[in-house]
Amino acid sequence: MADEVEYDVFGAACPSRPVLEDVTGRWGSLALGALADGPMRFNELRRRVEGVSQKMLAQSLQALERDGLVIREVQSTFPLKVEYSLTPTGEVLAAKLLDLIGYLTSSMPGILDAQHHYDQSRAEA
Amino acid sequence: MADEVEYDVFGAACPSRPVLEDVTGRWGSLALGALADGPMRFNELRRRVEGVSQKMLAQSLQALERDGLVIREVQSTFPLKVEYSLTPTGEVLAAKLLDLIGYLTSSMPGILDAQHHYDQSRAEA
DNA sequence: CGGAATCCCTCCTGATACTG
DNA sequence: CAGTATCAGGAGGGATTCCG
Repeated sequence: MADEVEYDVFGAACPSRPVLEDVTGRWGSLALGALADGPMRFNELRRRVEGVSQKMLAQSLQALERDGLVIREVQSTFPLKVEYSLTPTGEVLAAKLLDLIGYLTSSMPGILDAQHHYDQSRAEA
Repeated sequence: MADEVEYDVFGAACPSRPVLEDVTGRWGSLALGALADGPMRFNELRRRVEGVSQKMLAQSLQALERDGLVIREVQSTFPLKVEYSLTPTGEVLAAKLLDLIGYLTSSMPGILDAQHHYDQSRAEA
């Protein structure tokens, strides 16, 4: 009960910053969101998160695993089988992320309209 | 009522992807979160979001403005005064973002611990 | 004050190929 | 299948300078 609001993401050197980037980053956010549907294998994730390369997916998953948000379980059979799943903390973050994403996609019509107007008025200049 | 779940962020070419990056990106997310406290001027934001350069802040704000999430109001006095504020959609997204960030910072103790263990076991290899 | 423009460099990113 | 290694490119991002 000593540590109240100890971590401020607005602070330059706050350790929460890199974690936030792992969670909200380009591929990290999508990987986290995809895993909310349940455990998944590597190539399964790769197919779900369209456009991601093996390299970036592996890299993002490692970051999330290091942050204690994702669990990686290896079965040393042949062919190799690796399953990724969410930790309790990871599940909560994924849910909040999907909530945000859901609202964003539902707002897309208005957003596309705004973009159109913005580009329009800039084209005149 | 025709368009149900039309925008899927997991799709490679979905127009929601770049918007998600604007919102959750390194500086965009912090700018959005900062503006949830109320309208702010440029250098005010610059101080709040520690570590951001003028260039990146201006760039992030422009992206958010283009997406219709942030409003930019100029007063052509001297010295120049520019105020940034959130649109209704921007406010909702900012709230969801702060919710996520709040949970993340509150989870930092456990996360730092996980990172420590991860690094530890990798050092042995 | 609030940017835009320029320079410059890092590191992110994506093919390709190879390993367990 | 699930990665790692390597390499080349292109964007991301900082410092500085200049304009309204």
